[in-house]
Amino acid sequence: MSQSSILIAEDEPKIASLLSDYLASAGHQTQICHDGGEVVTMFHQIQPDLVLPDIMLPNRDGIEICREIRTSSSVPIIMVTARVDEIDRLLGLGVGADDYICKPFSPREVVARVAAALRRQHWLQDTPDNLDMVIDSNAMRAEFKQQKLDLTPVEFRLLEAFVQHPAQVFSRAQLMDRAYTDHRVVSDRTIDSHVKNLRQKLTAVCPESQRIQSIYGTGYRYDPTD
Amino acid sequence: MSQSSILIAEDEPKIASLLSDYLASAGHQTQICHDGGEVVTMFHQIQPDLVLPDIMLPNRDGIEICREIRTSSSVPIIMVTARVDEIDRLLGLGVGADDYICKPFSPREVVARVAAALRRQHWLQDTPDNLDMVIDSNAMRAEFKQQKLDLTPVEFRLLEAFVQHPAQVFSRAQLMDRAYTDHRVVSDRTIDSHVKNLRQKLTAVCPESQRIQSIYGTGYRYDPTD
DNA sequence: ATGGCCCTTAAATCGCCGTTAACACTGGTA
DNA sequence: TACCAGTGTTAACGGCGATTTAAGGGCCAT
Repeated sequence: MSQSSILIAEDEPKIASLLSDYLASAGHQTQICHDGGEVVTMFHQIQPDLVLPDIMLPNRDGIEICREIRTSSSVPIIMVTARVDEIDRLLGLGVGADDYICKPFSPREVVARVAAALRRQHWLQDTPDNLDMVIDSNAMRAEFKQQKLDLTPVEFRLLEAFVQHPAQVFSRAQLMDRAYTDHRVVSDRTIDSHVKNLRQKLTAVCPESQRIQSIYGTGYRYDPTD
Repeated sequence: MSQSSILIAEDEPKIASLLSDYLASAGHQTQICHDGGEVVTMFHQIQPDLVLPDIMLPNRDGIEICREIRTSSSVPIIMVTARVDEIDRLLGLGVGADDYICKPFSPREVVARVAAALRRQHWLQDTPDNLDMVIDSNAMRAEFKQQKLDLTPVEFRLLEAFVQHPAQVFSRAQLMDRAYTDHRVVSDRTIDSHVKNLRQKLTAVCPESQRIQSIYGTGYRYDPTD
């Protein structure tokens, strides 16, 4: 786990330094951003391991920030809110945050939740290994361990879905949705068939890799660490 | 956190629907039980996230109910009482309730206390002690002391049920409900069998851990501290 | 027409699940 | 204490649904 860098988006100086202190004493590096309008820019600059935005921020609120970050990153986000009942509202809105902390918070609570979020993230995080799979959606090209993959359109979209959601289990129906832009329904065996061909092309590049795994009775999963 | 299910044990219809309305408008699912003798049975059936019993109930009073539930579950319990001075008596008796609400109550008070109790519970389940068992439902994967567990679907859902309700005693029938999405009925020995296999995989990671415990004549329990 | 891609079929294989039955243990009773 | 009926544990195994795979036909674009 070691030292993680955490971006705190909080305009109230007291709260900000409180959070910063808690996390620093737990061994994390922290960075504070006081202005909602700058958070996303800052996020791209420092690429933190976790973002901790307050809901209420000047210029741009935490919800927008969360949504914006989610369009390009699956970094863990823990929202800070002043009121418990706001959490329910946020859950309803489908903001993509990983967790919520409610003021007033205790040091242990903050550190524990951050640690939990980082741990959850850890096993699906982009390890160096994961960088060996490059997906270029515009060009419909994929590269595995510096080798170009010659994929058919269906195969490409399947791989794309897998790589964009590492470790997530997909049912065959979900994979259909991803593989076809129209709402076509095919046999489950068809998906199996494409998965087989995709596997073949991956093992042609790296025989010992078993990235696409079958989950009995459920579907398939892409594991970047395998 | 999301939507919590709450079991209200209250015989006066007016009070019951009042409570139900408050909590429903705060985004909770509620279930009302008018008869004290049925509360415990109902509790085991619906497995609510919180119980709200009135002290005075026909057939079985709230104190007995609280004690009975506490023998098998650490679910948050908030007692409703008609008189303030009764709270002191209850505290002296060592009833295991988490909080007390006194009639006449305001909507805000009820919702706030329920939210607080749920929050405390949620936090307890996220304590660092509990973090050595990580359940990732999306990935259908579990990690125990930093080691990936290779579980079958049934085993995974069993472990998921256990971890989500630490220290709670599950009957085999309840475990069936959790392990299968359909309403299939299997032999009790089948559950034992899966529990055995699950235990085996846990002790393979940590031989001295005995997290899944048998409760003679009743069922199984997961104890995160063992 | 040819080649590539997609979808299906069907056969082979795999491995999960539920049960069984023998054995070990528990807790109450005499 | 000794017993025993009820309960939990476990290994083993058959069934069968799930997965894998090769093969082939339809379709479209070249």
